[in-house]
Amino acid sequence: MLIGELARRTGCTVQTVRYYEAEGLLPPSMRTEGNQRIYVAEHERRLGFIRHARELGFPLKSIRTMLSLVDRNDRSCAEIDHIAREHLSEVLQRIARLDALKQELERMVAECHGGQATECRIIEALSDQSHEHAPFRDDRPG
Amino acid sequence: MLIGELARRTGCTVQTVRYYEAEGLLPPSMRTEGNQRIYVAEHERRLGFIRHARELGFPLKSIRTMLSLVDRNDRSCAEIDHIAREHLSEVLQRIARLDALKQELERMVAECHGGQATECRIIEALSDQSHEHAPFRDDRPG
DNA sequence: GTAAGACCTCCAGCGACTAGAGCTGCAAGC
DNA sequence: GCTTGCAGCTCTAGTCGCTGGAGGTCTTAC
Repeated sequence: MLIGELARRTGCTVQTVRYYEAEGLLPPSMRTEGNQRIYVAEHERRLGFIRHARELGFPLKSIRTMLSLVDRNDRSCAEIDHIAREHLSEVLQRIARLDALKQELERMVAECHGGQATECRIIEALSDQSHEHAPFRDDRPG
Repeated sequence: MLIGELARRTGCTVQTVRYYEAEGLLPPSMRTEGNQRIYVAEHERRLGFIRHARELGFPLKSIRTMLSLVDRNDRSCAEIDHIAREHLSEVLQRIARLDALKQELERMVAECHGGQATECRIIEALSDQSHEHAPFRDDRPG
């Protein structure tokens, strides 16, 4: 299986596959005489794992850790469980933040009745200096 | 007011203020004879606007557009309203995605009862090749 | 005079790709 | 054998919104 086929099967791009290899998440593959990568089923499984984890929002760093635990055949899955729980709690926090944000945005657009930008309610809402200035850290990805 | 004071008042870092100036979101300030930036109330208002919009997750590109509309004293706020509505719909989509993700994560961690990594349910769930491979675009920020 | 702290510019790095330049490999049709 | 065209290759730079650091200058206090 060449890289294009693997990419098609796993639903990611050719560049991404090469990127994962360069990052050491996928082991280097064999090559044809013409230097093209050849993949086997094991690569597809591993890439499928990475892909699914990425879809769930795990950062590559966590995925790297999980893969190394699996590779080492670690005695317990406690660490994997920990990573998943941490990630879940981040997701919950993001949802909470986005919900607050959604409400503010909904309020803003609801109050806009058209008119001049100088008297736009959205601008006013955004200009409102009364909200607290918590040390702002936009720690997306969200 | 020097840059440190402005940063403190608006709740962002000194570097960020300079970054916004470099990006043209804040107009260049006057300088002291020793080349230090001097800010006035108008800068604080504008930076407050930018800050609040960022907290609501607007990308700098949108903020740039909104500021230019305000600067031009545009006849209508239709475009601003449009930007806000678009952003709201993105936020709603992100919330929906995060909710789905949350459920899958919750299922995963609930099924893990400890044991060897080789038979870890989380690993299994992540390895599951049965989920569809939609062309994956992780268009965070979320 | 000197020390501390805030300021200055410029550059590199983050994460997870993505896009593009400029090349080579490979299979099919002529 | 030759061409065409797609798929592959490497390498580099760009995305976004900052953040951190190096190495220097200004300002104020003692």
